Amino acid sequence: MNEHILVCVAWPYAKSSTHVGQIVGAYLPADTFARYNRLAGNSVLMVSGSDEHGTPILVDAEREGISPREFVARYHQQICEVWDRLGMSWDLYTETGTENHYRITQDFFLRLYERGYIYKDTMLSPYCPTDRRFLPDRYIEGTCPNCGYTAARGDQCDNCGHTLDPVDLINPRCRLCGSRESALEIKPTEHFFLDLPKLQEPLMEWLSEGKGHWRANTLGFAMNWLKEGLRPRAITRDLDWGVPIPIEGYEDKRIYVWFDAVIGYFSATVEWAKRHGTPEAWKTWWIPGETEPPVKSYYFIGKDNIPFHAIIWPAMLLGYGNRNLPYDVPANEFMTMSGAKASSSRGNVIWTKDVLDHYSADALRYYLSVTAPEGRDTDFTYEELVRRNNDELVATYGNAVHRTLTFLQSKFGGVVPEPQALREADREILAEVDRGFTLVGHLIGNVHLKEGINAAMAVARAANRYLDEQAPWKQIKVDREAAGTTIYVMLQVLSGLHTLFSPYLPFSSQQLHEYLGFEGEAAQGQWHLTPVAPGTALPTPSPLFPKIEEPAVV
RNA sequence: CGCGGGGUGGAGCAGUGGUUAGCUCGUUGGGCUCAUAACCCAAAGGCCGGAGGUUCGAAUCCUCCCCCCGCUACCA
Repeated sequence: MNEHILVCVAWPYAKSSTHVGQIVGAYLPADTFARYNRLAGNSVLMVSGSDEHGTPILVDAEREGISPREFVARYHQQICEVWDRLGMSWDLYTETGTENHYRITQDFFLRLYERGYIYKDTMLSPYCPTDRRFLPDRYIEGTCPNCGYTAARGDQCDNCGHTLDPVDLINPRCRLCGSRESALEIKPTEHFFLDLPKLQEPLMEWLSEGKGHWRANTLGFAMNWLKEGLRPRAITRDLDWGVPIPIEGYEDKRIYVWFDAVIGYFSATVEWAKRHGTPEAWKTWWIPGETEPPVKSYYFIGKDNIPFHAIIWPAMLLGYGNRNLPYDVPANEFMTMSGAKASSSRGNVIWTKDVLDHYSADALRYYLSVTAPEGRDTDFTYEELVRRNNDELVATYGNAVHRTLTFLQSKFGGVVPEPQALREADREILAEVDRGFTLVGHLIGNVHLKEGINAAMAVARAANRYLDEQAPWKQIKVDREAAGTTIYVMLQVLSGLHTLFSPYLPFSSQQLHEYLGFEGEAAQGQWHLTPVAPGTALPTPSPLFPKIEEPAVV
């Protein structure tokens, strides 16, 4: 099969480093999916980048007394460091601050404007004369008319959960400078709106056909929005940080950060094409009919992002015309942190880099893969991470590898034995590995990643069972050749396992690749067992996964 | 309030009308001793959030209720 698979991953906001909730929700599943598809012989392009615009970044940068550009550069770098350590196999990880992205966003805006999907309107918006800035709802603070909480935000009260409008607040004030009610003004301001009602019909048509492979949460949510009826959405803001509006007379306004961020999927593809010296290559990925079968584009996101990827971005693409729409939007639920929602303001965020300071990338990748919130919320705890690592990764897969390789070293001098005619049990375990490739491939291909890694682990379990039944440590006392055949077969099984696990655990797969005497990159193989040749001298191995003795306090 | 998702043995999860509700871990007993006290076998352990209903048959479909998460369009 040679399919074109476009892997789009949510753009992290460049206001902090990434936390494990983001990793498990979007980045790790995307990377696993991309790695598998490359091995399966598909053409894969995986892109994302840092989302660098918007009011919160501007405000935080000002608070620190640095330019927003300096501010986002710092976090962009931190995010990129995590990608390296985690083993993200991006084809391109860029940022929304590039000239390329500005140009393409403006083109997108203009085309939608010219085609009548963007229109101008005047709205009333709160304005703080001290900061000389229009204020987003959540930058206004006051007393909640419902429960009396004194630090309710303009959009919602954190205490009672009521949805609010800034005009509802008692004693409203600017959160930035603390200006009081008397100082705040409500001023008219002109903005551009995406005319979503105009796109309601084509969206409904698109979502109504061939979406059987979508997850219940994503499709249900999107259909619900449509059934309620779409409303126009303002896509510009009174700001001086972001992509300028490509129309004269709006120099003091910018394009709304989320309008430009989703366009990043497209602009990143264009940037990738340019960088590869094939500036027209983006067309393959975005223009319908360029490939056969058609390109499948997947959007890996958390459930909070469903409206943007299942409604707004498709609407923008429909309005633009002649662009591929999402094939699937595999949205994950949330991973809570020791039972509590991940929230930087509440201080219970677990930063990815902190975990990676204490545990290997594959230990984290394994744990997140087997506990991913694919169908419901799940919970992250260090105790579980340690337990999964020790009781499953080390004890099952790692041990199958280590007991085989050390036996080979001690009894066969590290040289792969020449096998005798294969016995029934040998053929059966090798057939089990073959079935594993079919099954795991099928599961990953359908974005059932948690089931996929469990299926791979089942093969490792079968390998341990096979080894126990053959008991080469007994065989060798009576029939050295029989023991040699068992070890030969186990080495073939391990070769299969290192490929089966490679989408999930790239680092240890590479390590095992080398232990099995292979050269080059493990991930450049194919999605099948690569035989280990008899007579090959294998290097002395170390345990593939270290056992974690103490639950580290991070 | 409305809407979407979810509530399954001690823990984490799978299972959307049909044989004795599965899987991993943990627990208990046994085996093995190549292996990071790892591996293999067996057993115990669940009235599938609650109540009612449809059906020959319900974890699965319907109604009501309770609880958790998310969304509710100006957080991104």
